[in-house]
Amino acid sequence: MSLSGIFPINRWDFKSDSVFTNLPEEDYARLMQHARKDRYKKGQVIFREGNMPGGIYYILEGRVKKYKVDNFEKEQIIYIAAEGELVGYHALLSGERYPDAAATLEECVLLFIPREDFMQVLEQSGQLSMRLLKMLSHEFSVLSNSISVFAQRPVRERLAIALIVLREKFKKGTPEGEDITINMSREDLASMAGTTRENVVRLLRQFKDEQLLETKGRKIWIRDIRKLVTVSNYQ
Amino acid sequence: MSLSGIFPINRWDFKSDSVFTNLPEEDYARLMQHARKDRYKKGQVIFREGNMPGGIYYILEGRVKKYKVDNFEKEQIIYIAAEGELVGYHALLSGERYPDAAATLEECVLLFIPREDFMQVLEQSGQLSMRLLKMLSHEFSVLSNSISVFAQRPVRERLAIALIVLREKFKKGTPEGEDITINMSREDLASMAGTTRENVVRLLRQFKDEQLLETKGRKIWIRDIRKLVTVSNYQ
DNA sequence: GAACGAAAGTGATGATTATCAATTTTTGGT
DNA sequence: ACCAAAAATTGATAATCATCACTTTCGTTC
Repeated sequence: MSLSGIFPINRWDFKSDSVFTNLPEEDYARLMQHARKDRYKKGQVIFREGNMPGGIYYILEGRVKKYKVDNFEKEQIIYIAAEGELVGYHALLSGERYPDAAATLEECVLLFIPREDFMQVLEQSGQLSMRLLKMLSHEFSVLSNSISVFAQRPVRERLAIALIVLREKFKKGTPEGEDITINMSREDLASMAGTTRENVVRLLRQFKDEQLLETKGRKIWIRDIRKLVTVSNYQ
Repeated sequence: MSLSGIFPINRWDFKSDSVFTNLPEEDYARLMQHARKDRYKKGQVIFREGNMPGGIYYILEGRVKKYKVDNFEKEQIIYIAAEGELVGYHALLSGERYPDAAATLEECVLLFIPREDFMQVLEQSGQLSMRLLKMLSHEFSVLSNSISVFAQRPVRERLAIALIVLREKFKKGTPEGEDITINMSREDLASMAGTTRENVVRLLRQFKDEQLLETKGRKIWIRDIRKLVTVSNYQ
């Protein structure tokens, strides 16, 4: 079952259709000059809020959460980035410290590009800066949506939206035709929907009773995406 | 009483220290070539979500709200822009429709710069695109903050934050030394704090009883910004 | 495959917040 | 200054949500 036509997934996805593809040969070469490929373990922190950025990360494999931790230790997931997306470039561009933290949701392979190389290419390449402008302004619309939903909609709807978005995020790696498995802790689900672990559990039970999904352990399979979209009350 | 040291206001302000100041003469001239200065009445809509952008707006006078209306007609204010700030450029940059709407909070004077002129300068001027990148990535951090607060913090704290931010926004136009008057409908305050009008009223009463502020009609004067920061529980 | 720690799930309860139905006050236009 | 309409305010009530205390299940590791 496809989402197209029933849910505007692009409003929830940064979808940086790879900032680096088809860059001028020279720019690309310079970016990759000192790039370093690293393997990250599940749950490993990539960077923390408040640190100075040393470069940017490009996701080659796996999924990454971007999140903020408030002064009550509560974690809020801002965005889930997947294969092909850039992470950690906002701080470089704004010249500020990291505004949020990033950690892997599973084993990941990341490409690290040092600050100097990235900034140098940026200053020379009109292409790259135009793409980043496009990407950032799209991201703005995604975050605006989130604000509106978090501020105005009840938890049940927010969790429904989170599940719809996650289903897309977990598509990659699932063989065509097979069911998409959402594999994420209840804790992370809660901090994505902006609620508590217990509430997520209770709502998932409701959704199960309404035959919208099935669960086994932490794993979730969406069974009726259309009804879930209805529950989300979004658009 | 200054905020510096007690509240990180820059995390709530786009503060585009005028994107246009000190641009190369030629770029500036081209931007202004067909620019049009218009007066807007209080409450007038500048653009609506979903429309195609025709250009960008630069605020010469007054304050503007950027907001989203969900499919239950509920309005959520994403940001309050003041004198010297740009409005409506995200859609131009992303090549999409307006992701949100904008309306004046009071009588305003706006400078409209047509799409073509803006895009042309953007493609030629490394300066302008670098400044926009910086601005957009800072905006990202502001919106991330909002998400975290809306998703995790109770209404009382959210309203406290809104009031602190508004006090800064309404600084301009207040003679030095005089008290800053926040002048905004309860309805707008509610959609800024992500709650209902009635709740705003009740919380304002609490704040009055706690001698944090005074009100008269719709007008609000913060009397104890330090305590209000404490109430906000932010940082 | 037993055993332990971590994560998921449940239930009771109280706090927070929205909704509805009023009344009172303010504001803008004459 | 007066009037009507709009906005602000209040109170009662119900819905939503967080918290706490606990049990059960899962998933490693030996």
